[in-house]
Amino acid sequence: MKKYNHTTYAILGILTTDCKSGYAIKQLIDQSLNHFWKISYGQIYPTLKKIVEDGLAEVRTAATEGKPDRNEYFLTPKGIETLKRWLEQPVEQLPVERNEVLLKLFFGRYQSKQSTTRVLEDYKQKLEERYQTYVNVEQAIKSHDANQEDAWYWLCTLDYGKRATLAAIDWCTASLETFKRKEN
Amino acid sequence: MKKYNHTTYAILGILTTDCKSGYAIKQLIDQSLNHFWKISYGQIYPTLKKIVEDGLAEVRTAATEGKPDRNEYFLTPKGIETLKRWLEQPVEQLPVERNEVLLKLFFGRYQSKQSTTRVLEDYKQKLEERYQTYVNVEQAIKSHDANQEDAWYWLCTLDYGKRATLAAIDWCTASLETFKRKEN
DNA sequence: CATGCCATGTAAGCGGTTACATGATTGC
DNA sequence: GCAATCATGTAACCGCTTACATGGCATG
Repeated sequence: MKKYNHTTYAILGILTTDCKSGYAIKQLIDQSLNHFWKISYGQIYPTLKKIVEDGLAEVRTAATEGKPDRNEYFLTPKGIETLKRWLEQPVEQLPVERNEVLLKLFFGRYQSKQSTTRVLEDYKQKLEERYQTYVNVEQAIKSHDANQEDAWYWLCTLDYGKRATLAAIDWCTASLETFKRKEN
Repeated sequence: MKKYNHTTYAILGILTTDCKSGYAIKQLIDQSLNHFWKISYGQIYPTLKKIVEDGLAEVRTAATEGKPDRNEYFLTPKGIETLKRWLEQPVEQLPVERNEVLLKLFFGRYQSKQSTTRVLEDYKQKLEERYQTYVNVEQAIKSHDANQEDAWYWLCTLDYGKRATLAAIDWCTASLETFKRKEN
């Protein structure tokens, strides 16, 4: 069985939904997965091409009224099999997420206290903004989402984002506090 | 002022410490920054070359007894200035950290419950192992570190790792719980 | 004399972004 | 006629990993 990159599996996964074209895939990711995934057209179209070449999906050109034609992709049994195999497989190893702020803090020894404080406070503020957008999205889903089944998965991934962001905010608060106390 | 990538700034930062060679830089990152940064020789040596070309550092070949010669790099005033400017600058925007588990969960709608549960449990276990290594490192630092100043920064970045990991573990627990309840 | 650590480097290739090119349709 | 949205695609480039190549020195 051939191995593919995460982007390919993400696209295969999306092709199980109503989103069948490159443009629609981009929209779905930007709107629904944007807090833990992103993608560019420069990846999407070549990947779709490859998916068809490998017999994981088939293209059909759909003519819609009032809009340009779109190429719609449909998973083949082989494509579904490939996706399923990946879904069942546990994650190999936890990735190291690079953190620019931690890096700056680490070298902050050789920098002024105000400067380090400013960077941390700015980071905290950005995290708080992100948290707020998560809360807003959550409210929007909870209040008007018809599809209960979809809503659960949505809220679950959103919950991850909220928890992770909150933990980072708490860390900022605590670090700023002890950093202030620390005499230089 | 020219812009550099994060790797370049990371190396400039390390060159302010006692680590002055490519090999030593790799060691420091693997040992001390491994929970939020990583690097390969394939980046280090070409980047060091570029750093010298741009006048941010100078090389001197140091002969040590009992070991092969090593090229040691020393920051120039221009290099120090470049580093400082970066350190002062707040992070532009929070990166989207791609999460394979969330992706799998999101497409889990079309997968068996056992399969999704297994992936989540495996993820949780890996997170717990990571947490434990953080705790162990923390203990090691607290018990025998002579340099108080260094220890604070060390523990601070480690604290971030602990909080982030713990938040992810909690999310796993909660998700597994509600997922179990959820009838299909 | 083999293993392991110290040390430096390069080349191929992957994954991804950005910028660009093209063009249809809709609504102001 | 112009802007916005829908829609597909490519080329250049960046960042990074992996695999490979080379060789000194030390120890058992």
